[in-house]
Amino acid sequence: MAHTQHSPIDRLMAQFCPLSPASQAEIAAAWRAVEYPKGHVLVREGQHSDQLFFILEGCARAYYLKDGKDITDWFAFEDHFICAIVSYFLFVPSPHYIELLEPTRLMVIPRADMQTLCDRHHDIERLGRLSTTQTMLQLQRRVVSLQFESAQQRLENLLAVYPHITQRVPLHHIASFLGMTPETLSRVRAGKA
Amino acid sequence: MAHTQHSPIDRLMAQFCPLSPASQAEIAAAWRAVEYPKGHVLVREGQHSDQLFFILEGCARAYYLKDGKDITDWFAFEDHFICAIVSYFLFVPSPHYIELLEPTRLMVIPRADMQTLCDRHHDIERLGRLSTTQTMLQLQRRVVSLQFESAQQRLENLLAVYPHITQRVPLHHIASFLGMTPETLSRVRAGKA
DNA sequence: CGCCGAGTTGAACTGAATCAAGAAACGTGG
DNA sequence: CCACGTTTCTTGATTCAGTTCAACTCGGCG
Repeated sequence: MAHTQHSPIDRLMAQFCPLSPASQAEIAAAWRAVEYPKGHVLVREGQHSDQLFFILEGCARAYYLKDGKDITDWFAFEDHFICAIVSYFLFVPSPHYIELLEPTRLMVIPRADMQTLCDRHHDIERLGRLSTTQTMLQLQRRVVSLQFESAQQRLENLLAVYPHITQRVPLHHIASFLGMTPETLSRVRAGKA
Repeated sequence: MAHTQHSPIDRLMAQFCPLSPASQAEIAAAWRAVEYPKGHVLVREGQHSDQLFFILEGCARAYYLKDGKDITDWFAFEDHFICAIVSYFLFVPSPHYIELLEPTRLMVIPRADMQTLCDRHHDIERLGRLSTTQTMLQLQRRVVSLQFESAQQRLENLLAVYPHITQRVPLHHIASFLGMTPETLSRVRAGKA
């Protein structure tokens, strides 16, 4: 396995920025490890979710229902955070579900504890800023993609960033993430665009 | 005028979070006020832009050229930051132009100075985190809108957040921001959707 | 086996883009 | 203050990318 030689904290720092020993210790004490099977639902629509998840192994997706249709809004893989973004940051009921797409090991920390860590340690606040920046940039790229690119271009963009995503995630989830129907994704993949 | 009674620093803190007197003083010393006429170009495609702008009065848009077409990627109004997002955060040449849509007064600070302020003051780092979070949430809403909403719904969403935008910004810029042609926007507005 | 969800394929339909004129608003210089 | 050119916005006709609806295939698994 790729990640077993480093601790969760090391992997967090490798992704974002170094942390003082004190900060490392407090994070280690504040979050807890959990593990769930494929298909487990971390968050449901309507819940107030104040949990922030960091994925160690496995993957998850955030989705919502629009007119009964399941629309994937976000994928998260190893070494990345995921949360019910609207509920976590705006303190309102979540429009999103979060579901595991593989058996997954994660670290979980409640928002209030994360807030306390940010208050107490400048370097943790920085880590929060940098991870938020990373997400912001990913969203910006997606906006550009959805604004005026063809279905084919959107797929190519995604595959450039996640070449193996089709091996880990069912195609109909990828389709809605890309703002197209499963039928269109199938045709684009077949090259009959 | 709406904002003349408060200092730029007060308006920054009102938008995001309070700052210590020391932080306030250092920000005040680090940024500088500038003023430009309508149509002035702050950033051009291909430039390395490391400037962060905070708008006091007026508005700006970020746009890029795709196959020769002008596509608006972002609007910014009073009390908000704008920068050439890709260049500023990833240290690469900017794909974006930034242009003023009205005579505009702004504060400008170079990235390196902002970084120094973030290093020296925990509360400024926090302000950075919070403003980035705000932008991230706006982008997330736009993704949802572009993913599976009709041209009509996208316009309604925008007008819900910026009811007066049509009085300040030419419609063809709003159209490309919403991922549609000016003709479609015109028809949607006329209710002949 | 036989079911069931995932993916593909086909045919018909549709929302929005494109192409092409015009009309209205704007601002600049005389 | 008006004339003129430019930009902005609208309207109409046509085209097209992608959706919808429906049928069919395939692989996994009870």
